[in-house]
Amino acid sequence: MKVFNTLSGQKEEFVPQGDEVTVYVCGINPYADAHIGHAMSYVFFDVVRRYLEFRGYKVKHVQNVTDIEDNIIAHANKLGVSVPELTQKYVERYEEDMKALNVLPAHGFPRAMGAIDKMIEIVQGLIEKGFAYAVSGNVYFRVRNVPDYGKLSGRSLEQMMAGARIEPGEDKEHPMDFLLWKESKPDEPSWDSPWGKGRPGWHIECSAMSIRDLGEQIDIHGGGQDVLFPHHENEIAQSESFTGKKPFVKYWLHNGLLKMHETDEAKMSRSLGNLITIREALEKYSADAIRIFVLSSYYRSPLTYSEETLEAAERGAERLRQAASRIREGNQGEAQIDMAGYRNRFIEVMDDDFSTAQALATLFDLAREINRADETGMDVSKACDTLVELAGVLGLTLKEPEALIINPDYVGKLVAGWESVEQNLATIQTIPDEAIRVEIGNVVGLIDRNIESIKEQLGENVEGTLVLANEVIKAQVDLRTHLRVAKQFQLADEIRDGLGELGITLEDTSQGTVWKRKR
RNA sequence: GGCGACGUAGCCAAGUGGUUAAGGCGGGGGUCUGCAAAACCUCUAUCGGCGGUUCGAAUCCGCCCGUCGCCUCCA
Repeated sequence: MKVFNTLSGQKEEFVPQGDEVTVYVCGINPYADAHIGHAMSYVFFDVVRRYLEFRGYKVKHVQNVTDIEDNIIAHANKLGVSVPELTQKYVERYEEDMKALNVLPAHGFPRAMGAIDKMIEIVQGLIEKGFAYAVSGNVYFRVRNVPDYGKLSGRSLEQMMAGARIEPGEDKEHPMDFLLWKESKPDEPSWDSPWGKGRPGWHIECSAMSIRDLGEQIDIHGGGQDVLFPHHENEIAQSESFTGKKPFVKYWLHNGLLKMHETDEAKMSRSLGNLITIREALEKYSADAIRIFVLSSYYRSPLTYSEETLEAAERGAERLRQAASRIREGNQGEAQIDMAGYRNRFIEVMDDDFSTAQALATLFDLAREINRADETGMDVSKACDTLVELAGVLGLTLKEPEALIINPDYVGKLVAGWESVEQNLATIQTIPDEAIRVEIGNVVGLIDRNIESIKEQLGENVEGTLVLANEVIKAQVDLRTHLRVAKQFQLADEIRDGLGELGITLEDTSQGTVWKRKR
């Protein structure tokens, strides 16, 4: 397989250095909820990992948590909580978000605060080798001693100096020298070091944890394009200078950045920070939809968030789910679908620098063929298995969204919807077939009793309300079936419309009526 | 100012020298259905503009127009 390596600027054959592929992905600074941009990066690297494993590699995936830096301290102070309190909260919320997005947890989530010793060791080593110098309580990296500084971001020191945005630090030897260790202010978290009380600089934590947990030379280091410079550039400089080994990282992978499209949501988010958190997105869209949104374009290209595009992704997710949940036994023999062909095509495109867009296209083509075969009554179970398996490599579950979300508003609609239908039920007295009339009467009675129970325990017994609501929906579907048999289409349609108000769609299939919750 | 991307149908987006220019969403027509929904069939682009290279370019080169990212904490 081939991967695009930022370091060389081209696609290269992927050859890991050892038996185990070592992967380090730049993680979060936990002082706020993760947003869709984070989702984009972590979903992509999750696919990288899943695909490597699918291809038979053993993978060791480490993702750091930078739990000490300026922003975190600032936020903690503002909120009046301690730094660990703040970071712990957002680490936990991040874990929940990733679980909801079906992102596999890394094998390790080392925290910067837990790697101070290693950082001090590296800084000290760099000083000894002449790559760093201390000025009062600060330690700087000496950029000029690294001839190939700038190789990752494709710029030279001269070019960078030509930029107008560099301000020479007071005590730096060179304007591009960067901080390895920072003298702390009195009220900040600090650690004892050979240079006095201080805390880590901005890039050293990743070098320390990568070297400590994965070794001096690793296979893949990932992150967003926004951390390419200076963060990753500096990581290379300090790591290679410290270990004396090149390359620090064999393949650098950088995903494009997410842009916020404001026109759709202009009313909603007028503030400048037009961020949408993962939580907010998950309220509106399924994890599969969000993943499809991310994976439907090349990972190195920028992506624009818009409601319209997410809606489209959701419809696409539904299409795949529909195919994956086909009735699996047919009576016309097994479907003749070239599964190996689809699998090979999937591998071929994914092998080409994770072309997830084409991988998805493969799944959609397979889905169509499954539907087609299913309609002719053939057994499509094996093809469904293949679809689910390959979708799984992209981290898609193809499971129906949770049945119901119960809140007072929802229950209110359910009750109101039923009451409005019930008002018109008098017409059933005109149904000639007595058996049907009796049947309908029974179902109506059942619904009435459940509705009463729901009203009684509303707000007290959430679980129980959920069960009853499901019963009511099922019974209404049942009632509608009877009404259709009795040709009472107007009433039947009223029930369907009422359920539609609740976000429930009915499908009349040859196997009976099924209902689905649409997001 | 420096470095680097991108511009393909109504929208999202693959493709990077020769294929009928993937796929998704949307839209039109049709099949199925009491009507729907779902599904299936079918239609829906000549690739920002202008030149050039080539037997042949969306794909290579040049210029122009337009959009964007990084250079500062940021996935």
